[in-house]
Amino acid sequence: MAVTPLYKTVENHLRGQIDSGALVAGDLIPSEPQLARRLGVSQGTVKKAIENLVNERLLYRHQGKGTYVSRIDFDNSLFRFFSYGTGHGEPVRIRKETPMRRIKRGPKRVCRKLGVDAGSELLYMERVGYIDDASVLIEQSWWIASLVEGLEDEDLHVPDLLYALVEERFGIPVVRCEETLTAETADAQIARRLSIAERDPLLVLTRTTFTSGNRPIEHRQTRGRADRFSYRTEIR
Amino acid sequence: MAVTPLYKTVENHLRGQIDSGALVAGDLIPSEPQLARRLGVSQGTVKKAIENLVNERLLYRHQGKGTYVSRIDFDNSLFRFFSYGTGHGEPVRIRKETPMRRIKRGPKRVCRKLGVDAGSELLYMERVGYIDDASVLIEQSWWIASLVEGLEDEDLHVPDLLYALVEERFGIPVVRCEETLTAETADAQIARRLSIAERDPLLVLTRTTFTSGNRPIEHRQTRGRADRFSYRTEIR
DNA sequence: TCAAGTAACTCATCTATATGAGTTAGCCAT
DNA sequence: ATGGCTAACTCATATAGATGAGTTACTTGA
Repeated sequence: MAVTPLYKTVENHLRGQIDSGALVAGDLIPSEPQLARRLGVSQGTVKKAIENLVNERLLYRHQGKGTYVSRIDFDNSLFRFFSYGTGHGEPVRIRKETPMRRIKRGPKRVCRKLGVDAGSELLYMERVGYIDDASVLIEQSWWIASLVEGLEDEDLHVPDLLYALVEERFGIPVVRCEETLTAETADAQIARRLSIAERDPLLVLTRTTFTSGNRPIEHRQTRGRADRFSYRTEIR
Repeated sequence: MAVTPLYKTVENHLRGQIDSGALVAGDLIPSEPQLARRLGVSQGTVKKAIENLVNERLLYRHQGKGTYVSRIDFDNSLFRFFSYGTGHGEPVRIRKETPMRRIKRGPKRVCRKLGVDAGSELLYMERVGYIDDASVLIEQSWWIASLVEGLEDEDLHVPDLLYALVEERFGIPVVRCEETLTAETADAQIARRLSIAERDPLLVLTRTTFTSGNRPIEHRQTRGRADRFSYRTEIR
């Protein structure tokens, strides 16, 4: 009759702490004996709960140090798509530049995804990805401007790993992403900027990024030359 | 000094049994107490090893019955790509027909992937996928003919779940797949068959299927209308 | 000051034991 | 024959305790 195992209760307790923001990515959680005493269960039960959360990648453990809350794992992102050249399968370094940043009214679709009123002011950012000086992808990214005030400053260098900057500078941790992948063909403008023919195939990755409390902070679309990218996986 | 934990040894023992074919998908493995006695470790250690393999999806357990070797999990396939309509995200039923089957010399690229001599005779199969009577994908599939003798018979009905048939009828279990996803544009023939314009975008899934002992059995390419498909995921 | 040593903490591994819950097969009374 | 009970098996949950290995911080001695 729906008896909840003790370790599930412990799991939910920890999950709650993380969702509520009481524990944030990178935090050290209390030790097994501490949690066991505090929650009135045996250490083995706590261990089991933590093991399950580690298997879910929500936590990771480090022998001798403790157990930490995971940062989001972008290795699982469909963006991995954009790390592999077609032919071989080895990871390729993509250098990114940011030719444009400014405050702008967001399109209706983007505002809806970000949960703000249509026509709100957003920070718009455009980035271009290069492999060996050839432009291979274009990224259009919209941020909730009030959360990243100053990110539009030309003085502020935008690094390749943007989310690390946002966390460090604005104290906004990236907790979760939703991603959708599909294909389309290049319009004249994109074709010119990627040095391909109009109507050549593109891969399109759409991502909405969330911080704690399930609040969206960014919506982006990345378009890449299909001939330079493929997504590879193994199932078993 | 690189001490291998006992449970790793147990894990490797079970993995070995599966890779070698001593244990096949669907098999019931020995019970925890049996394994513990046979390998001279405690039941807890066996449990730990099995738990790890269950977390890897290599095994699954059923309380009261026992522990079984998993069948391959096509829910993780990129082919899930071809189960979702663009707009919503709900799974869509795709009906498949098989308008063509025959023995044919394989193209060089396909023979290489299947590990047979260039120009070998293969079973070629073409399937069409429909959503609501509209053709949305075309699948071209090459099989090692000697392994599936009789599959080319017109009398033999090809079900939607082809791999189940191959396992039951020919005793060849599908153990593993390698998949690659990319995009291209439709040529005249594909465009006509999918009722789209030439140069419209397509998603292309390439798959090589393996049976036990790492032997390839099939190589296929599936092309789908990009406007009907997208791949959605969440990372955290 | 600084280096070495040690104490105290972390998680990792392994064993042992108890109870409970789900499944199956067989027995037995009707 | 059939229905229900029971025994014997499975894994699931929970506790307790011992040993070991990795990390950190503090103490101690030159």
